[in-house]
Amino acid sequence: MNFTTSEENYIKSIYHLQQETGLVNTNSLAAKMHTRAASVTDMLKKLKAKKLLQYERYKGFKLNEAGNKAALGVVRKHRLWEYFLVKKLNFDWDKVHSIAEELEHISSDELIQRLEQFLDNPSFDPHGDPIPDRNGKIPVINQQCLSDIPLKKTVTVSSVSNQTAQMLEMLKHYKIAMGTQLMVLKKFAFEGSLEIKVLKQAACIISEQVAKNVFVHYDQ
Amino acid sequence: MNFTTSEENYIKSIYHLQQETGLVNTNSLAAKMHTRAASVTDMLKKLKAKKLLQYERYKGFKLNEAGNKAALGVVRKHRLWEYFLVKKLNFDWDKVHSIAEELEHISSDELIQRLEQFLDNPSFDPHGDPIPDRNGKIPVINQQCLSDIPLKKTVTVSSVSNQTAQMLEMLKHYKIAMGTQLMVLKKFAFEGSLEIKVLKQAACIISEQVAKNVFVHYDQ
DNA sequence: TAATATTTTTAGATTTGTCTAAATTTTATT
DNA sequence: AATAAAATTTAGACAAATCTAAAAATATTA
Repeated sequence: MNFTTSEENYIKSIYHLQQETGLVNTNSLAAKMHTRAASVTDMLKKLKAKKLLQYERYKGFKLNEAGNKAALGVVRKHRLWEYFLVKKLNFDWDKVHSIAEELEHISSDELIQRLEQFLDNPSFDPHGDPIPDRNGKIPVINQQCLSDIPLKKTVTVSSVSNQTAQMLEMLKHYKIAMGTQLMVLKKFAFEGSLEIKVLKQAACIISEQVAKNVFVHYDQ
Repeated sequence: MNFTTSEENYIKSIYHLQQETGLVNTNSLAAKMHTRAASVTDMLKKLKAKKLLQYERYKGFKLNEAGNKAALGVVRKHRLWEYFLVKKLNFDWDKVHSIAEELEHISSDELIQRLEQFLDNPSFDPHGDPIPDRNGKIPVINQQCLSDIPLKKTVTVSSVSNQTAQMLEMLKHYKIAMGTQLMVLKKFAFEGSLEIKVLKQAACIISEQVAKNVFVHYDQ
């Protein structure tokens, strides 16, 4: 089926919200989309009419099978374009989101297939988020929060949950990026900060807030 | 200034029409855009209000300085994306137009700057059409129609004016593409067909209609 | 030049996506 | 359980881009 840009944006936002909460409610979707609750209700009716949504008025809502498939298609396009922007056009990863928000609505399926191939079928975008394949299958990665990792185990950074410019600046300073290998040397009980050793760098200390937003997996 | 997708499409079409005719009229623009004359009139008023157009009702119209600048920006994006699609994603050149029609409306200037750099600053798109630079300057090429070229001069194919799938099929068969070197061996007065020799290929004969749509320049 | 044809514009409607304000339903609180 | 608060929906409006049908202006031709 074909969707308008607006429909795709709603579908994608519902998808992300229901990852966290299961059922989604009108106000939180309105907040996420920087619009008003009344506008959300209007769109919910359209999405229900297109059979993408389980929705009873006043009850909350979530995507059905078809809606999820549509959402994964948009997420896939978004993340492939982000990967392109960072890996081929050398954008900083905190600059690519808004551009990918536009590119994700380009409709050609063949374009995305070829783009994926051109990028060598990446599984994760520059923020470490998984890229669904053309069937909507999402690669899984056995990742844990850096703050939960035991001492002296070598791990690889696989994603960062806070993707703001401020966080990027911080991580850049520490020379931490996707794929960076590091080890936790010590945990300070006082305020939860961590001493870590990034491969080929001197040991340094990061705050608990930073550690809480960095996800890693064990090597091999 | 910022334009809607619809405004950009009108601006671009006016630009192309006035290349041929100077002043543009409502009906021809409506035909080009597959819309109705009344819709064109509506948009002309908007473009005039945005000071992009010289327009007096019932008199015909053309882009002014600002309008031309806007048009060249869209043409530039379209042709850079076409180049990307053909050269990086390996699309056939007759498949890229409609995708580039969407991509040309992505708004980021930095994206286009980086894309251009990534593509090594091409001057001509895969159809041989010139790509305006970021200031709207269009590279010129001293090209002539293949049917006007004297015998035994080596020339290089620089553009093709008929860009249909049928023409592509034809040219593929003859192994003619942008940049192909060839020579005219003989002209047949009977129906205007040409015997040509494509570099590294056996001599062959092409019809006058084909020759009329192929443009070339002398080497060096 | 008068009549006819063509082109262009206006008037008014429609669709999509949005909004505000008011009404309704659900949830929370005395 | 009654009332207050919060969440949600409805009603009605608006802007953008389009349309049809009719009117107005221009061009053609007999």
